[in-house]
Parts: sequence; structure tokens; C-alpha cells
Amino acid sequence: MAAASEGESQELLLRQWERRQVELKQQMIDHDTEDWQNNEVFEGLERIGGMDLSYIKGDEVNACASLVVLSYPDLKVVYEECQMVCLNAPYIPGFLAFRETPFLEEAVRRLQDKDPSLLPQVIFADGNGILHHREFGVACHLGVLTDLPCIGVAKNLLHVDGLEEKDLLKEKVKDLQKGGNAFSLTGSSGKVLGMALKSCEKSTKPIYVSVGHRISLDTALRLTHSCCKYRVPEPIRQADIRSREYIREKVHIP
DNA sequence: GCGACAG
DNA sequence: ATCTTGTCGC
Repeated sequence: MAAASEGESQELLLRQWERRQVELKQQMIDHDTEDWQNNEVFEGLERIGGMDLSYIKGDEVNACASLVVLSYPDLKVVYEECQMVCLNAPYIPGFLAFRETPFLEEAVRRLQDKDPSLLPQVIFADGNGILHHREFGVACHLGVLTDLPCIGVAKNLLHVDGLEEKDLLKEKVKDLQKGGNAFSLTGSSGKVLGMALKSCEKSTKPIYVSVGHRISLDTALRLTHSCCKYRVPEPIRQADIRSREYIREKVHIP
């Protein structure tokens, strides 16, 4: 038998990944499960995690994964870890999780072993939750695999079937007057997959919030807004800053 | 058919 | 994601 062509094995891999997403999706919980999620000021919430991967210009293999934990409501960094990792999956829209999640999960595990008392009560992931082709983005993967509440926040919109065309979207974005204003993003099934949020007064461009695991969209949106000193929620922003700083020192030595 | 497409 | 400084404005 002839070996499968690159294109054929690529297709097989994607089908396999799709099945994995459908399988994991059965374990996802799309509503609030924690006490702190039920009151206006999130009383009982003390630690929020933020995760991110930073890449290197022409390097397809090396990257830096970071996990930070911030205090709430102060939003001060109380834990930080950066780790160089070797990427083994390409970036394909709809399959970001297979590229990044393994390292994010490992980072959470290391913290679990190192100091369980610092484990975050909710994690912000850089990317989408159910605002996704199969309603199972990177924030869902991370949430289910760690069984921690997880919120997906994307800085750019992933085009999912059913979301309105560019023009209508642009108009809705213009209508976002004040920080905290938002509008829902509905999929072809009619289900609300996420919200576009004007995260702070200054920003023109919204961020896209969606449920990852163990949290409702309403709670996710409120918490996200309360974590925004700037456009990007502080947990993700700090993780981002620290991982790229780590690379700048590790790689810019020559 | 072509373009678009989280990071 | 990444390549990149200054600059206009509150």
C-alpha cells in the first residue's frame, strides 16, 4: 500500500482532533458552579489565573508558556512561571488547543505540586471558549482538562458559521459607547456563543468573551470587565508581558 | 473558485 | 503570533 500523502494524513489528523473535541465537550460545564460566581462583587474570589504562549519570529519550534496568578480584587501578581517549550503542532484555526493546551495544562500541574494554595479559582485563557466551530476552543480544553473554571478571551474574532457579516458587526461595534457595553455573538444554531465587549473606556476595538468551563456567559462577562485596567484583562496581559520578556532575555543574547 | 480564519 | 518608533491626544 502506498503511504498516505501529506494532504491525506493532514485530513486524518484533523478528523481525529475533531473527534477529540467532541469527546471532551461532553465533560464541559457551561454554567456557574462556584459560590463566588453568584454575588455581585465575587465575594470569595481571591485568585485568578492568566495563561499565554509567546512565539519567536522565525522559530516554528520554540515558544514560552507562562502562568500567572493575580490576587482579586487587587489584581496584583502573586505567582509567575515562565517555561520554554517545544511546539509539536501547527496553528490551524479551530485547532489552537492542540498547539497550546498541553503546555498550559502542565504549568497548572506544576503549580498544583509546588503550592496548591496558590491554584487559581478561575483561569483566563488567550483564545476562545465555545465561540468556536465546534463550540470547543482552547479555553474549553484547558477548563475540562484541569477541571477549573475557565474564560476564553480573544483579541480578534474567529469567524464561526452564523456570525453576522463584517458590515453589521462593524456597526454594532460602533454602537458600543461606554466601557462595559457589549453585544452578543450568535451562531447559526441561534445559540449565543459569546459577547463582544468594550472592555475599557479608551479602547475602540472590542474583545471577545466566551465560556470555557464551569462558568456562565453572564458571570464570565462581568468578571472579565472587572479585570480590565486596559483592553486586555489583567491576568492575560500580565502573562503576555512576562512570557515575551522571558523570550527577549533568553533569545536576544547574541 | 476565492477569501477569511483565536494564537 | 511576530517584524517595530514615534507620535498624536487626553
